[in-house]
Amino acid sequence: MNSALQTLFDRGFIKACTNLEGLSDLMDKESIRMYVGVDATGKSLHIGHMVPFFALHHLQKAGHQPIALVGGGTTMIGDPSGKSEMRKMLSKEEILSNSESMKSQLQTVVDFSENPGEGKGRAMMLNNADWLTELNYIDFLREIGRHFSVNRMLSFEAYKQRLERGLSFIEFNYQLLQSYDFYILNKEHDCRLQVGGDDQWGNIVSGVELIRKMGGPECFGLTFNLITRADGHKMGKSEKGAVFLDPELYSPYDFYQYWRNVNDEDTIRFLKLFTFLSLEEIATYEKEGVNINDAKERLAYEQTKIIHGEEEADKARSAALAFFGSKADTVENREGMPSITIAMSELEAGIGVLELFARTDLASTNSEARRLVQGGGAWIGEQKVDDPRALIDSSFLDEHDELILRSGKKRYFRVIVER
RNA sequence: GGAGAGGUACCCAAGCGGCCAAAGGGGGCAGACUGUAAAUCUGUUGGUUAUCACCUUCGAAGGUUCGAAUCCUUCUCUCUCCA
Repeated sequence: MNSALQTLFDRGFIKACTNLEGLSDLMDKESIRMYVGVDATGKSLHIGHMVPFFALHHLQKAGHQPIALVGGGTTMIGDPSGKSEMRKMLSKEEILSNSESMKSQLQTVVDFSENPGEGKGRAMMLNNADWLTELNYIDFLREIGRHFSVNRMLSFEAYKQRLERGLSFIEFNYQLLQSYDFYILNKEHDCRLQVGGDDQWGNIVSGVELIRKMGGPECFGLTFNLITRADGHKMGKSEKGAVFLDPELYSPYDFYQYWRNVNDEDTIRFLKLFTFLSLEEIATYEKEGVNINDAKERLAYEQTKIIHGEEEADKARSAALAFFGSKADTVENREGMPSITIAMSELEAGIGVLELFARTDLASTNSEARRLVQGGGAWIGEQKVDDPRALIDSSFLDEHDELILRSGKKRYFRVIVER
């Protein structure tokens, strides 16, 4: 087995391959190009999108050359795979701006620099809008469309489900376009491998077949396990919605907390998938008698460091340890926490608890804040506030002249007072 | 184009003239138990309000009625069958 592939197996990525031996042999022989596609459906990627890119990271390190394909063109269609309903269509402008912001996020895991360093393959980023938007419908049907059997497409699991609920023609075309992408990448860039989540299996196989029918070389498809959580919740979803990589949408502190709170059963698996720690090092966390919480802290730290950088990871960890751990609760350690700033004069005049909580992320409306307060889950520092009429003034300030609001036992929010 | 079935809160889904801010489930939040875990149990879950109360919501717009998520009209979208 090719060592790069073996790494992916050992880390728990791989689900299926079109021709494992063939791929392994090819990768032993030469540095290959492979690609992953992402749709530009949102402003930010979330953590669930990242699995294939983490895999690309390992392959790049082994000398292979990743292509990240932003689906500027395919996003206009919408992939029906794994979805029960048609996706709303986005404007071209939205898609363009989305794909721009995704580029920077992918750089955290795949190295797109001109000179990635010894042994690493050179990566590139492409956008399929470049070739899809100028397609001529008749030509496309004659050259590409004729290779697709509707009978066969309908037998794919991805479409079967949608046949129950309805599937529009535009979505039915998605597979052709994704296959065409692979064909173009093979022709123009000698790309031999497409990787993706297991829900992409049908689309990937179609691409491999299309290239063969068009007279190209043998190409390969490799899919990864869809990441699930032990409790059955969807990966990358949290109480606040998707765990986005954009710090504006999901703060690095909350991001850290998300990983800090994964299930026991998921911890080792996630360390393998979502960090670059060596397997030997990860194995030390599996030993008898090791506190699982140490592993979770490591997971949270490493993952935050990869996505948001070392500085943010340090801040998030310090803040977490200041409240949950033994680390001293100093102003410096609070830096990573989500916060708002209010004027001293306002605080001296007194602010209603409800309003104060509603201004933080802990509650979005006064009513929600009221429920929290009446339910006994609202705290300021170590003081529980259970009267919705309570006025918060400067007497609540802690030794650092700040307010630390808390919802329940583990959601903290920092209020900085400006003089 | 014809016939039928539908669009209910974050999601699924009941309700089919007043007792409906709307059953039930899921999800979320909080409490208990813990390990900043899971599972479990309890409470809560449109907005403004200390409370009474008021405001907005059942695809959209009009109408009937003392009163409409519920009845009527038009529009719109989805699905199924037929052409």
